[in-house]
Amino acid sequence: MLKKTDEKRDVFVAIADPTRRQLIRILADSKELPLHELTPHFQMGRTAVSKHLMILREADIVRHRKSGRESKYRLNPEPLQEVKDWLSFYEKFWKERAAILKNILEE
Amino acid sequence: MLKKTDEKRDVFVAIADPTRRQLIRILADSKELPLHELTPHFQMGRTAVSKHLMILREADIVRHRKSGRESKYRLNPEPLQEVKDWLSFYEKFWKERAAILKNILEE
DNA sequence: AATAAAAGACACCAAATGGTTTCGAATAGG
DNA sequence: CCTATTCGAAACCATTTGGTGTCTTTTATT
Repeated sequence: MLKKTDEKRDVFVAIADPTRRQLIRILADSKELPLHELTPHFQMGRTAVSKHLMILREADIVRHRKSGRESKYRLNPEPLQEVKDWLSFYEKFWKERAAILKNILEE
Repeated sequence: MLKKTDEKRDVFVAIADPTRRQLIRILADSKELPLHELTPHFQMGRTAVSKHLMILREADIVRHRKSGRESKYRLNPEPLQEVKDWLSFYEKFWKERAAILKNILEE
């Protein structure tokens, strides 16, 4: 299921899954969390959450640090910039459309 | 493979595929294109491209119109706003980080 | 009227995805 | 030292995904 850790995972694919977006959200609210504190937020088992975290790590959206027997995860938001850059190209299109619609409504 | 056309497709899933992002890009550059003009941009066959367009339609990123024997597709960028909204929450995180890094470098 | 072009519908397939359970290794604590 | 906790790795499984080829229908063109 997983690529080798050193292989880069597509950021767009990484954020496509709702579980992974929720993981990103939870990690945004706290500096660092071990796996066993992340797991109870979800219905699925620990291993499944761990796999989602691995996919986020492959996209470098999440960083990893071992501390004793715990494995702590933290958010690294930078790769999301790529999505933002991609979107910025299309922003002008929907803004144009919104402007046109606004003009029509004002007439 | 496909959901019923009236079922809403997740925008994040729709943009996760590179072929679909390229379709979005091509359609951004032209008002409207029939399937047989979109197909030669890709290595895959017509049916595959058609399916990708269907997924984009289910996410309402692409609109569809039949004109004679042609089937014309055009971009509808509005749903991308949802991605932008999602990103905007995390923007402050990477900007903070960038600022911290900048300060360190300036010392 | 006959033919060619365009596209949708469908059956099919291999590979990827998202989950599970089981096992073993490392660490913490009584 | 023994036991419990935490986690990763691996095998496994069902479903989804991304592609193919074939067939039919509709529409243009000659």
